[in-house]
Amino acid sequence: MPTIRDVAKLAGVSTATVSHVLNNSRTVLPETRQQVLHAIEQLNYRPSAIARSLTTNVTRTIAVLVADITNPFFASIVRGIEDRLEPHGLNLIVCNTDEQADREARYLELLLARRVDGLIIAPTGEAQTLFHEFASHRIPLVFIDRKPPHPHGPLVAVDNHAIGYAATNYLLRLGHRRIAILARKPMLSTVMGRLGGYRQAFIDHRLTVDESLIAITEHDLAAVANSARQLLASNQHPTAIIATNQIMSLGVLQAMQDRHLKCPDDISLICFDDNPWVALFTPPLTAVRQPVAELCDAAINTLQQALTHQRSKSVEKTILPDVLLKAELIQRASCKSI
Amino acid sequence: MPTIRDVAKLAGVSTATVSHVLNNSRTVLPETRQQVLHAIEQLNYRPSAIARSLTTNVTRTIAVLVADITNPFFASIVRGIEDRLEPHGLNLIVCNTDEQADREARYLELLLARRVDGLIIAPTGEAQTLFHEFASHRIPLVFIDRKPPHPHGPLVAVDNHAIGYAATNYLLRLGHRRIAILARKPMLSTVMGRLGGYRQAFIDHRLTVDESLIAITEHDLAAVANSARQLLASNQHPTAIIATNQIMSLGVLQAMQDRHLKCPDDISLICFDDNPWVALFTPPLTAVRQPVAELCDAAINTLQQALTHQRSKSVEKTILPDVLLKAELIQRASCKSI
DNA sequence: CTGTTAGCGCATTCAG
DNA sequence: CTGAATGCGCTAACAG
Repeated sequence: MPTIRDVAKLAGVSTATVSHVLNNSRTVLPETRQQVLHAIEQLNYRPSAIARSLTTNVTRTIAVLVADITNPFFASIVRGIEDRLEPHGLNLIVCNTDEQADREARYLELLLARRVDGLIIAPTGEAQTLFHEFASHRIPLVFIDRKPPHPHGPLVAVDNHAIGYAATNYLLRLGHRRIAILARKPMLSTVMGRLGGYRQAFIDHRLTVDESLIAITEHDLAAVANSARQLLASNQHPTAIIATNQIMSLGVLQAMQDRHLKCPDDISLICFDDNPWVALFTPPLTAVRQPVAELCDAAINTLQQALTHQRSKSVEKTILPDVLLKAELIQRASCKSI
Repeated sequence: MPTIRDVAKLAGVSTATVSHVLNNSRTVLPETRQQVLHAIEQLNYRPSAIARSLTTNVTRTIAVLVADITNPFFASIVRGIEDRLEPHGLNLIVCNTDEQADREARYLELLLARRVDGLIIAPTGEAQTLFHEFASHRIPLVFIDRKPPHPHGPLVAVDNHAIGYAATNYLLRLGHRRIAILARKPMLSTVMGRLGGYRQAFIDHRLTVDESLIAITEHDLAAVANSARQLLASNQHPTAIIATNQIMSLGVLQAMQDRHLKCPDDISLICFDDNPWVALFTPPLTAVRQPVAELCDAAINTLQQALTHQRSKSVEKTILPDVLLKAELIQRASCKSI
């Protein structure tokens, strides 16, 4: 590949001049500019982003780490972020942590070596000492959806407590009392919020929650389905279920299919998250919709703030505020009153 | 961030030695190695991938371009590729082309500047002169799922003709005659294959295809639903539909929901592609499953071949063979015989 | 077994 | 308005 020197030689100017027409960084005589441009075209020259990064200390790439890009919720987030980065000519490195802290750590290490400009991450939730490393090198970290034990950056997420409350309250008002809820690791910030809302709703209705209806399961379809089958098998089985993420939703649906239980006659169901298939079910499923576009906007926005702030070299670390958005309960036909 | 020189100084050795313990590239006295390692740890040193790339001319990053990461089929592909790259410490740049040739072009330009080591791409299908640029710089290009007009690299995909034939034939054998098929741009290699198989099946049954049942629509849910509604509204409406991708499937389902048509009593349906939701529908939907894991294996495999071949500096360009895998028709309950 | 040095491709002083 | 020279952090000869 041709280098800036080849261009300079062909155009009969110095490399400095080429660099400056490339970056519009100082005034160049229109005539010489043309010569440079012509040489560039002729050689099919493309500046090396690598070399540029080495000198400028800026890579123009940001990374996004998610648990599973196969989950439509995260896929939408990745897509949303990507959409907002492309116009700026920024590149996106996508990392799938698969909910494994060690894989997350390996990626963080890799991204540190790559000198990415910033990070948007839905963390596994395990403590991660490497986050500190980013912070100390002043590489902006924005947490999305979830928050680790010791966050070194702002969180952009939905008010999980509120939506957990809303979903439970909705079911409670429909007359349900035995409401099961399926979730993963209770330490996860999302789960804590949703479960907290669930509990609060019972409290506000002056009811006690039946702990046996809070099912904590592995993040694995078969395991969830199993768990759901057990729930449904008990003679005092729940009349409603809240599935707190896609895997949970699929697992419940699977279990219901196996047991030939129908929605909403046999059981009422609320799914996290909304996606195109959910609305086309018979019956259309009541679901929680998270405002993905807004989440992405907020994430990019706070990331950009952090970046500009960092560049201003002010030594004081300004703590950027968390952003909490509202999720929405889309009422369709999978819940009935009893 | 500390540099290799800081490490060398602290360890009391030359940068060369540090580099060599880092890369195991020559024998180092265990003692000095320990000193170096210790210095590295103490400084929290991380080699700059940027600087390394500049000298070695290798970035250890590959890019994947897809139309829409929100489509579970592409999401699985991205995930599959990512999974297979991570163990090698390779980074993945993900690009969403959104089926737009210009966006594709902008990305190709960006990736060229980034000096990525290789590319796996599901092209928009428009002619793209930039592909040639990759080829001429000997940057391996592997096409996945689809093929552009002038491919500059091997294709890894499913035998679309065969699966189009299989789906149509299945319906034909069930007694259907008015079989509609929904697809995007007929120039797309996937569509050409699937449509070709569809036609061939009719021919083999000594039937003529009703061209009005081949619906070409935009890649947009509303447009597809519209198209499907029209199909369903005609008094001679089809008894079966083949939806050739996720959007088409959603559109048909949407239209059927709007018209209160039931599957399979009112109409039989075959969906591309399979995904967890499809099997949980009532009734479970018959669908075409593409072997995503195998596609990813093949893509990575041929990419790696190209990479090693390229490094062997042999001037002759070996043309790597296309890989054609078999898709599978998963018979569930959305088709009935008439 | 280890050190010195040149250079990868660019941006950026500092002179002119 | 332009050019020469320096250095970003690292690897790779080449010496020793």
